[in-house]
Amino acid sequence: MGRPPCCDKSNVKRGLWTPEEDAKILAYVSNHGTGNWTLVPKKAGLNRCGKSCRLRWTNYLRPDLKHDRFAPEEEELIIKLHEAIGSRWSLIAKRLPGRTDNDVKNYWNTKLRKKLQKMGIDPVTHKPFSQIFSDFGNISGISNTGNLNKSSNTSLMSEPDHRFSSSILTATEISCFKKTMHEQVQEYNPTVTHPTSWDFLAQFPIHDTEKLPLFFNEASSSCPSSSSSSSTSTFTQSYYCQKSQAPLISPTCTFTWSEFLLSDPVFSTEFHHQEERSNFDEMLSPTNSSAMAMAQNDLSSCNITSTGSNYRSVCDHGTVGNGLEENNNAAAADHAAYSSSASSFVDGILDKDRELHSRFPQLLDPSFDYY
DNA sequence: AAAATCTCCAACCGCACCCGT
DNA sequence: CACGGGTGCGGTTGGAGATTT
Repeated sequence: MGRPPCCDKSNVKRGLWTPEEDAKILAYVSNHGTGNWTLVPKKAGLNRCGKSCRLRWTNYLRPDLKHDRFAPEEEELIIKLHEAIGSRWSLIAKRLPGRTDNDVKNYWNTKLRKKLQKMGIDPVTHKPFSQIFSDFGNISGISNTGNLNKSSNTSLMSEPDHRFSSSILTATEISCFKKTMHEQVQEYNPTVTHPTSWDFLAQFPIHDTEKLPLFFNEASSSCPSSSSSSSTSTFTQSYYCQKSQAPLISPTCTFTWSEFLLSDPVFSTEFHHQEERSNFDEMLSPTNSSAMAMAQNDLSSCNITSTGSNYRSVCDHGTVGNGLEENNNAAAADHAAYSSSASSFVDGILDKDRELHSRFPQLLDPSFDYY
């Protein structure tokens, strides 16, 4: 038995607020202050749910709210805080005077998420997609050195990988991922009707960096298990942790924003002051005190030094995403076998597939429906 | 010019937590 | 301790306006 509704929804007005209704709320609050919102509609002469009145006040009518566009500095802060604490919009909004959690959430969903995607960065995990792909190649300790004959009927996509389902990903996550991959491949190339192996990746040019990010981002964002408010989804998190053989479900990752951004030549030249770098690392490192303290405690207790202008310089430069394949060095050196070129990426995938094929020939059953 | 599609954001929903009784 | 009302929060939706076809 669920909680009873806060009001009789059939008898209260819903939808957009009129100026007259706004005026009534404002008049009521100016006389009585906020609080006990369930009584506000009656006392203010409104045919609205009290909850709706509270929302209207907190998200729109409060006099301290800003209604103008987000400044670049605010944008930077949102991105950094989102990386540190995830979609804790209320905590993020507390760092942005005049902004509500709803404002921040909407701005993230409509602008910032897409911006990161265009830069080649997964907005869920704030990691470069190239790393995600390379880490996927390393999933569950698969060797990078395949020495097998080519096969056109290999099997990674043909049957649930027991290693996935038993230790890293749930069957639902795998199914969701595969389905998403299939849908997006078809969107890119409708002639691909039913890919049964990783070989299908070779059917389209991998160098199209506009398309690549979609795979993992959509897979992570569309899976039920990945829609939680945690800072990283279990789905994607598992991939990253495989890289360093860390505990399977653990936020421990070797990647940091500063490493990634420093790998960009333009950014690195602007970001050479040690003090700034130190502050930036502290702000961004998920293992460090400031960010994690925010996740655990009230954000207001944290002292974050924003060095966001450096970050903005990268965003505005616009080369991080498209230039990723060329510019990765220190941060992604161990991923070079996959990310250095399109062909090596595809070859890497195929190698993994072939190796898996040889290890688990029973996965070849073509009748298996991987949905 | 009209229809279709996309973008954006205000508002809603349901759950969880807090706190007084 | 249990219960219930108030509130906070994150995810989702609906629709107005903008843009594209």
